Amino acid sequence: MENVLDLTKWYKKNFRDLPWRTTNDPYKIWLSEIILQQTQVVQGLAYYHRFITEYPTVAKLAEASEEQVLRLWQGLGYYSRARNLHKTAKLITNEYQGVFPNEKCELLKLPGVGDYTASAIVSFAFNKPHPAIDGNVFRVISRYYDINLPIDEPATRKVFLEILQPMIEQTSPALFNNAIMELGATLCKNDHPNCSVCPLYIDCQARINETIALRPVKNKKVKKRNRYFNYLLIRYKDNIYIQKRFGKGIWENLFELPLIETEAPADWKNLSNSIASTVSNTKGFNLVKQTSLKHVLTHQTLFCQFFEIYTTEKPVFVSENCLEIELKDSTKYPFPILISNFLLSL
DNA sequence: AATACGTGGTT
DNA sequence: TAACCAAGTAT
Repeated sequence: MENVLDLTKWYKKNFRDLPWRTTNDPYKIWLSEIILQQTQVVQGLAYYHRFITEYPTVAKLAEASEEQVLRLWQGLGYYSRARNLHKTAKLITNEYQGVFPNEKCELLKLPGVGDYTASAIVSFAFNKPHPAIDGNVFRVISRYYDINLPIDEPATRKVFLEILQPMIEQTSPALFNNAIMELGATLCKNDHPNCSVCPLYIDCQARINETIALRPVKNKKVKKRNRYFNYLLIRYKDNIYIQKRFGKGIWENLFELPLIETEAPADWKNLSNSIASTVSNTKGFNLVKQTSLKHVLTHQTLFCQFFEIYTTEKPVFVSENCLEIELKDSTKYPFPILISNFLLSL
């Protein structure tokens, strides 16, 4: 690229003052990069502040329980990031003497750290020349050179790396990675790019060819499936009952209400058998309210019903994994945002 | 290689 | 409004 200097000059004048940009602390940079995976700055910023306040060092994060980490992560989504964050904090504290590796190949061994994040950390914390290729960079480069390769094919990354490597070696690696990502995030946006003030305007091939809106190219389309979740909110005195999700799939290790999943929409009557096999004493159950909510995830649409049940007899659960808590204590546990919002609405 | 994994915002 | 997008990683 002939315009690397224009790009970095533009960045120095126009960068957003973000907290992880004014530090060389690998812990803070790693934390910010995990939070920002598939997440915009506006959404992640508050979480970053909360995590740094609660866990100022990697050792403090390692001391926490996974449940506490998930609770602080609640609402941010992609919860494997929080589970891996905690795993890596323990790993760094216990196996790496509390010191983050300063080589990309070592960082790649950490849970939750992939090619992008490893490159981001070594460049921002140690100023090493590894291009951090995220969605922004794919977009900027695919437009600047008018590349029609699908960016969601893993093989394409290599082509972009070969373009970016000589560029990052012309300048300061941290500055370069910050600049090109910032350009993608603030000017070279997917919709309504602000080309008129872009430092790369003159030589941008997609602008010249009028293919801006066609770049970058993506091939894959996500397929969604429908699921039907029937949640039991059983209220006994001031208490409710929750359980932890386990195994693979959505919301692993988060809490939820006792769940009956069905193949199709269900109502109170045709759930009675399933409820009876969940709780052994349902005689005094009094259905007071029923709430329906649709919750859309990337790969599935959840049609959720909440059955609010009052009982004067302590419910006896068939399986042992139900936890009895006071409703007012529900804020202490990590829930999917759907459940959290529902409980807060009571 | 293909698919799953959250949530909030926009068109 | 269904589809797409946003600082990706793991399997």
